[in-house]
Amino acid sequence: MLKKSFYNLPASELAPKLLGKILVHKSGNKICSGKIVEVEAYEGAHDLASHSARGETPRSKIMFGPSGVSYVYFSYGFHCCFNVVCDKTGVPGAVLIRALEPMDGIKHMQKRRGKTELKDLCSGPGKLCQAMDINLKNNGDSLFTEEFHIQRGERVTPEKIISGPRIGISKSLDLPWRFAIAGNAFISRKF
DNA sequence: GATTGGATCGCCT
DNA sequence: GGCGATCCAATCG
Repeated sequence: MLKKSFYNLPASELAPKLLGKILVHKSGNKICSGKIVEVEAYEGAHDLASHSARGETPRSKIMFGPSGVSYVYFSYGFHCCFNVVCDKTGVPGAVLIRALEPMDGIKHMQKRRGKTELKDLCSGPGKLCQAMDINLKNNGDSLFTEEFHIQRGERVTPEKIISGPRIGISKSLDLPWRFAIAGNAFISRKF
C-alpha cells in the first residue's frame, strides 16, 4: 500500500507517479482492482479549471485537507468522479483518476456496467466509478484501509508517459496536466 | 430563491 | 462527431 508521504506532492507532480499503480476497492465483500492508466492533475488558485480555484467552498474544502483521502463529486447529473487528495495540508490539490485497466473483480464490473467488453468498463472517470462501485458516500474516505487503497504496480518510466491538455474544461487549457501510459488500450480517448 | 454551466456517457448518424 | 439526458453546486440577485 502506498504510504501517506507519497501523496504529499503538488498534483501536477503526483499525477504521473500514479500511472501503473493499482487502485483497490472492496464493497459488499466484492473486491475490484485496476491499473491506473490515465489521470489529470488539479491544483489551486493558479489552476482556473480546478474546483479549488476560487478558494474553499463546501464542495472543495476536502481538497485543502490532508492527503491520501478520496474526493468524489457528482458530475453532469449522472456520474461520479473519483480523485485522490494530495499536497500538504492547507494546500489544495487532487488527481482525477480517468481510466483503469481492469484486473480483479471483472465479473462485478461487467454486471455494474451492463457491458462485457473490457475496454468499456473503466475507460472514463464516470465509468470507472460505476465499475468499482465508488459513489458520493466514499467522499472523504481514507485511502489507507484494506477496503480502499492504492498499491504499487507496474513501473512506468518517464519515456512511457504522454501528456496533454485536460479534457472537458474551458479554462487553463495551456496546462498539460493530463497524463497517460503511452499506447495503453484502456485510456478514455486519444491525445 | 433562481439561474447557469459543467473534470460525462451512450446512442445516434 | 454530435447531442440529449439530468442534477448538483456555485454564483448572483
